Amino acid sequence: MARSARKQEILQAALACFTESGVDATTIEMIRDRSGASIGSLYHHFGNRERIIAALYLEGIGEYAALLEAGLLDSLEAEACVKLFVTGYIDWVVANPEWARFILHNRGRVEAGEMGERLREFNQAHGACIAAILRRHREAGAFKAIPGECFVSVVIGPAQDMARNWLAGRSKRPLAEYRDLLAQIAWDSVRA
Amino acid sequence: MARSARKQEILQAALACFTESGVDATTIEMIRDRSGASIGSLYHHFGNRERIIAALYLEGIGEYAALLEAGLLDSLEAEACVKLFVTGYIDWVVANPEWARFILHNRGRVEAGEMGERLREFNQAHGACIAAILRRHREAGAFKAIPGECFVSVVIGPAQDMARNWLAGRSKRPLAEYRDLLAQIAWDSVRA
Amino acid sequence: MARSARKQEILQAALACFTESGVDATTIEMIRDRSGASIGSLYHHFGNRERIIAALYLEGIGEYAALLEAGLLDSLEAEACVKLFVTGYIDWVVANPEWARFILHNRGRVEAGEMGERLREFNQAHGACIAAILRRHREAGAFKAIPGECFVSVVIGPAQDMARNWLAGRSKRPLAEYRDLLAQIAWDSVRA
Amino acid sequence: MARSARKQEILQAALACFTESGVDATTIEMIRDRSGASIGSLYHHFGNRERIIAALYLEGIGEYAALLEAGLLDSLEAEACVKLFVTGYIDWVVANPEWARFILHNRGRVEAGEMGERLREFNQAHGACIAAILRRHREAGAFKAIPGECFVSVVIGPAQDMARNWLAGRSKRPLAEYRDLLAQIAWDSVRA
DNA sequence: TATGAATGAGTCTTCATTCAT
DNA sequence: TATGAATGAAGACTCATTCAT
Repeated sequence: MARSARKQEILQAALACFTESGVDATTIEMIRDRSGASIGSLYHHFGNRERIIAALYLEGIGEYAALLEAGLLDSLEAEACVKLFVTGYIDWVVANPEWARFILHNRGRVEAGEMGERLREFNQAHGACIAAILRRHREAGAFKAIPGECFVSVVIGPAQDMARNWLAGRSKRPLAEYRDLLAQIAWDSVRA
Repeated sequence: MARSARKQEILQAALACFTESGVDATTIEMIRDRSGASIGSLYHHFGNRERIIAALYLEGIGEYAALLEAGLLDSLEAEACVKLFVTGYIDWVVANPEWARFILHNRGRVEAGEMGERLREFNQAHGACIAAILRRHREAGAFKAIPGECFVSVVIGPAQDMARNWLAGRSKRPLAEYRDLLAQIAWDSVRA
Repeated sequence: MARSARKQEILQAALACFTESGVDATTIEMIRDRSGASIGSLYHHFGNRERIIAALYLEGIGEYAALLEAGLLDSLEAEACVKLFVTGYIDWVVANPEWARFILHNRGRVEAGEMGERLREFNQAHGACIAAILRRHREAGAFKAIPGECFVSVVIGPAQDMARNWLAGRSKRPLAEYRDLLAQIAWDSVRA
Repeated sequence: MARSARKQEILQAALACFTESGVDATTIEMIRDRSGASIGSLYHHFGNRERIIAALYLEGIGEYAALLEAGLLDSLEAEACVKLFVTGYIDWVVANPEWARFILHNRGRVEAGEMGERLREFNQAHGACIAAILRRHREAGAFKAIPGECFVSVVIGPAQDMARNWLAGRSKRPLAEYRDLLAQIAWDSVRA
């Protein structure tokens, strides 16, 4: 998805515009100016505005999910696994703050749009992958009794809230500073 | 703030429109149609679109903060206090889903707008009130060592993430069902 | 016309607004704020916006015409008479710059409006009065042969052009400085 | 400035609308209807309403100034030079009544707008060109002692006042009829 | 594939005016 | 006479999208 160099330039320009002005306030012309592509080119590659947003979103969560899944396969212990959810998340946010901000604020929009089905499919596949790994640990008695719907929220919730604050410039200190503490708290929250 | 009946009608209509169509997709005309007020009346009372959004946001968090502060004054124990953060939040979200959804998704917009300063002042005052109560318990040794910046995120993060999912229709079960479990987890996460 | 103190306050406030913002950019609300009168009061006294403009215009030229006619009756010589046209005009402009600016730029508007007929009647009466005086001097052979339509333009044109420049802030020096020179040139231009 | 055919069509349509309805009463839609261009095209070419007005003004005075300067270069005598100011002005007004009316009534508006600086630069350049020519004659003793600020007003003032009256439909006879008389009077007013 | 002029439906906002008190 | 909330027609302007080259 989005191989050509031109497409990537456009997506990066769009992300920069979204960061600077907000998604709704970003116009096609702003993306044109920043990417150097012509309006015709934008439409040739993406068809319409919404699809630029969706492509950016899907590429972002795809990259994040790939990173997470790659890490999870190797770490077999439950503790390392839970902590990786947190540290992996924080590391990715710190490394890709623009993308993280964009993804954190535009899930609903993409879900409601024409690519919503595609997004749901993706989340299902990714969720199934994660669930499979967790199930192993749960069945091995590594976790306390927590409904499946709650597990991820408990683990990632605090880190996500801090990430939101940090990305919005409301934090006094760098997010990375709390990385290990949040990982430890997450593990303490779910361990048996 | 916003006493007159007409103003309240407009705000309620705006909230309903925002819920139904999203804030950005809601036009002044939609709010007019739903509120029964004339366009002139909308502008007479609020001046412009952004101020309707800001007024709604400030009224929403004001009501929530008042409820929380009212509850906290009476509960003296650290455990009850922490659990109240979670249950109070969940109860309010369940009782005011439209308002909760709106507030959860529009903080950045209001912060960046002309009422941003007012919002920051409010958050500061509310934060100071909460901090004062927590300090008492912290100094009494009720909590484990957690940086101040993290405390609220750790306590409320999981509940907030679940609330987001529930409000977006992504949950299988009612949010209220997890109320006490999340409160217990929050308390376990911060207790000494 | 416009006796009551309130009416005068409104007219003065309107003139100040017109000076500051231009006639077209001045709103009823601006006049309300400046005059201290309520919107209802403005409409009670003047009926509508256009009539405020017309009342101001008519009062302005009325005052100027009265001054000029008063002066002309006493000065019997042709030279003094012609020079009075110029000096009287310049003196009035310097003494009433806001009014002068307003009158200089809004004749067409008032002529085209509902008070146009009244204005034309006024100009006719005033013109007839002036013409009567001039006729005496012309028949006495005081002037060179100049068509009636041109006479006033020749006498007043240079002063009016300079007044426009001065009122627009385009002059380096005070208008009054050229008062006598312009009067002399006017007399030289028309004397036999 | 404004080469493309579409741009010229829009400017001509705007001028016609301004003549017919007045600048302030002319809406973008009226210009659209008369020019045949779409609203989008109007904004594509000019950006906003004010810039249409300014473009028209600058083009108008540019054309007039070019004509005048072209004529002045050839006429070496002081008398011919002064008379050319008047006859050139009247000829241009008679040949371009719409443009003349527009320019006569909108200098202040353009000066106060975003193109004000550009206009001032133009006037300075044109004024310097005229001044250079006049200086030669003044130094040769062709003129009576008149301050520089007054010279142009004295020469052109009567013609301009008559042009205003004629353009407003207040004259009984064609302006051209007074062309030579006004030129002679102008020369008599400034000759040594 | 690339370009950018042209389109026009859709928004927000303004402001003169009315009218019940 | 005075008040000011309410009205809504009207206007400027934006911007996603199309299409001929």
